[in-house]
Amino acid sequence: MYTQINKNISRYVTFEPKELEIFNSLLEYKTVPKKTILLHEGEMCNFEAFVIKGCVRKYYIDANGFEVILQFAIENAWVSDISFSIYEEKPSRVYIETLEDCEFFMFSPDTKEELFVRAPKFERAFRILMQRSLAVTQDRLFNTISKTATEKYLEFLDHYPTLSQRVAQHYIASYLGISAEFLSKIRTKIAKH
Amino acid sequence: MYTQINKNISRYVTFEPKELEIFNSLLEYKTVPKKTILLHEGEMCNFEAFVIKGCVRKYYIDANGFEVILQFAIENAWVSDISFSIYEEKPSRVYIETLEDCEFFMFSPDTKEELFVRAPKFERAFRILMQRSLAVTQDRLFNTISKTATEKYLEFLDHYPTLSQRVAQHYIASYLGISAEFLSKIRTKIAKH
DNA sequence: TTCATTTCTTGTCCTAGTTCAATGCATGCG
DNA sequence: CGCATGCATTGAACTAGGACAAGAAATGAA
Repeated sequence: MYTQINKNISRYVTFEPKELEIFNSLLEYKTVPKKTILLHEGEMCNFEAFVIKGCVRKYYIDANGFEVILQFAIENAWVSDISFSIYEEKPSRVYIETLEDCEFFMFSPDTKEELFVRAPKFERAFRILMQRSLAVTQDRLFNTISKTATEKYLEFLDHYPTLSQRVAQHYIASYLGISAEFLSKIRTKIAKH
Repeated sequence: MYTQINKNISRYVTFEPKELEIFNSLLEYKTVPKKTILLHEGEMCNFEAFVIKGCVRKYYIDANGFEVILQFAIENAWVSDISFSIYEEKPSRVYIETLEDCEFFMFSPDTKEELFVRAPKFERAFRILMQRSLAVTQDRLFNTISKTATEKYLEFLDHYPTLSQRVAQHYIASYLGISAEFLSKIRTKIAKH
């Protein structure tokens, strides 16, 4: 049960079995049905979730009521609005919603602190995870600014080959920052290459 | 001399004087003239720099040869391509260039490791700094996708009031993801409100 | 001071992507 | 099973912003 998450957290830092035991003992296993909103705008985000199974989206709602998807998280990904809310005590501006029935391992900020006290090496592992998220987000920003819609879509397919089967098209459009109609037109154009 | 950086690093974590001493003893002070490229695409980024004075930009060059500015760093900001290169051992895809004569405190990856060994609490401080960068980048991504060019520019002025005096307009355009000409048109429209 | 280089502005034309329908297609649910 | 709601597709009209070009203004080096 813990193999997946232990492999994930050990990717850049090597842990002793004892440390992983502490880690695992602090995780809370949770199943959540699809279309459940785990975090609403204005709430404090009091969890960090590791996706064991399923798919979630994290999104903003803009001034005109349009959703902008920041992240899809599938198996072996982490999702949270850690960036703002946990350390700043500011309410979140994002929503986090399950798109499929999900299984998670969850952390509260307090148990995370406990983990860092009892096994300080995890501080390092989470710092590196954070760096990787930053790298991914920077790359996405670059793509969003510098590529055409078609290029962005092709790159998306390349980067997340399974996701296009799993989530509705208009979610992908929202992730790419284009309208659902235009994505549909791109797809028909690609299809008749 | 160390007041600025010590204040910055102590923002979310409280340090003992002794810890700050270790920190300061590991920093390398450097002055760099304007228009110096600190990091070229394809190089390994072997530094993290804290800006004491001056202004730098960090940018990609896209497939058509256009520059896309990811970050301006001014006084009290950190700049590096830490996200990819240091832990992944991958060459960088970005350039980092001074726009003004600059003073920095610099770290190499090795001295950073030494710092973490000698004063592990810094691991935490850098994790939180990383989280904040991620938050800023996510916000920027959201703005880039969901706002008009005029909104983005006004928000930029609001967010970085001094920067528009300090850097060339076409750099701001590149940061906002719009053409320099269009930014100029936006400015004249705003001027005659 | 002068010349050169870079930066900013303005105008015209153009295109990638949007908006707003309308229609057909899935699907989930009672 | 039938119905309703959401989803994808397509088309037509529109627009935000880009590309190009040419001139004006600012900066800087000698």
